[in-house]
Amino acid sequence: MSAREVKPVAPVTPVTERGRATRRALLDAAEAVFEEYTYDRAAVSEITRRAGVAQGTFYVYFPDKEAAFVELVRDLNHDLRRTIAEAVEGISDRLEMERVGLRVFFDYITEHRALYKLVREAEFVDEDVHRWHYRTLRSGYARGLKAAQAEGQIAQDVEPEILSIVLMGIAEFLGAWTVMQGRGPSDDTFEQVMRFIRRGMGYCEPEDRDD
Amino acid sequence: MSAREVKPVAPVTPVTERGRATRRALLDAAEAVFEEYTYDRAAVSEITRRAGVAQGTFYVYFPDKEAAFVELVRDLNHDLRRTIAEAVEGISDRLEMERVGLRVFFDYITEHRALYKLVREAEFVDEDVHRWHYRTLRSGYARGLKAAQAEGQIAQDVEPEILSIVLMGIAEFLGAWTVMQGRGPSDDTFEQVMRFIRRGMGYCEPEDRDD
DNA sequence: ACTGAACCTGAAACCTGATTCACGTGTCAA
DNA sequence: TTGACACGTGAATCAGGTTTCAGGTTCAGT
Repeated sequence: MSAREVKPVAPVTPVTERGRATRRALLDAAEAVFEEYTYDRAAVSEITRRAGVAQGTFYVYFPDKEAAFVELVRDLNHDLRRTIAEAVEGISDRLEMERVGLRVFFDYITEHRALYKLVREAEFVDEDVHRWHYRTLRSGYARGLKAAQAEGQIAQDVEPEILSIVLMGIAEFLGAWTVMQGRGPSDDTFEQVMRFIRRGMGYCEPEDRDD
Repeated sequence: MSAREVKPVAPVTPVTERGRATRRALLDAAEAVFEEYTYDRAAVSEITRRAGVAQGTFYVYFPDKEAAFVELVRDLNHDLRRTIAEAVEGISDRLEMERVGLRVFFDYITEHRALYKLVREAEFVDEDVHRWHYRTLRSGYARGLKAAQAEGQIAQDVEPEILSIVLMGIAEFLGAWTVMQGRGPSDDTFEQVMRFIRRGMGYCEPEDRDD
């Protein structure tokens, strides 16, 4: 590599059990603090206080405050995608897949409501990770929709890329809206939304398909 | 007046033409600076520099930085609602109304892309104004949808409150997504989305209605 | 020209918080 | 016991920022 700066590799990756525990404590504390305050108002000193370590220790494991924030978002992304993928595993009917996927998504953000706020805030902290989050979610989504179209399960007059944006928009907004109030969407609300989605996708009942 | 402090009324509302011009210059500068930086990283000193006044002048017209931010969001909200309302004025067919409303919305946020970012950031600056923004947009939207349902123009199996959330979710997300790239949605993308919405709403052609 | 209300000024008081760094401490294998 | 490495410390540094305030300036009206 030339004179060009090499992104200083993720600071010290702990080698011992003790180090891993400290890093973990720091990350957990950071999660709590970032949830409670906004990024700019979250103090590193508060994070280290809760983790029970000295301020300097934070910089042993993270190059700066932003790095910890970004790592939390990336972790959330992986966790969310894994959770949905597992729940949807084995389902072949697209509508059922949407139903389960949406339900799990709502449960997830209701459960981690504060954490999910970080994803939205990422737009103002680190645009790259914000874009990355939605890009990764969407690409998997679009892939599944494309397959469903190929099988004639849903209408083909809307490209999977666009369909995925529309469906994510519904999920995100409804999720943010209902979580903002107290709980996530009620079963009744959920059913109504599914009705809209079913029609919008042009879902075709199994017995009516000819593939 | 007693010893009890009186919330210093909305700082001086300019009385003279000169004062109004200064306040205007400050607000315009604030808009530019908030767009360029994030709320916390936007400096009042930079705002006053661009407005061509001394730092202290800012506090003659605004109690603090947040007040200017909130005012910009409120102004945007009014402007957006007015713009859409005018464009939709006189249209009686609900699908056409959705089409025009959506188009105008996209044009608006494409035109004011940076400004619209403030609305999203409001979630982390002043939650009240953030909620207020979406609440006002949604209540008008739901009212219109309810009327359309009463006329049998669209399906009635999804409550207008929920329908409005779903539709706003689509608009917001698609808008954010496409504006994030370069331009707003292409005509082709727009048509595909309208196809989804048309089906999802359960739009009923005029000749098939029986009200 | 004079006056008072409305405006404006910008230096300074006051805060806050991220990040650094020279120096301990814990642990374990030799 | 000791050397060496990984880990941990927290006071000090540094770089801002917001907001205040005591005192000018402008200008319409008299």
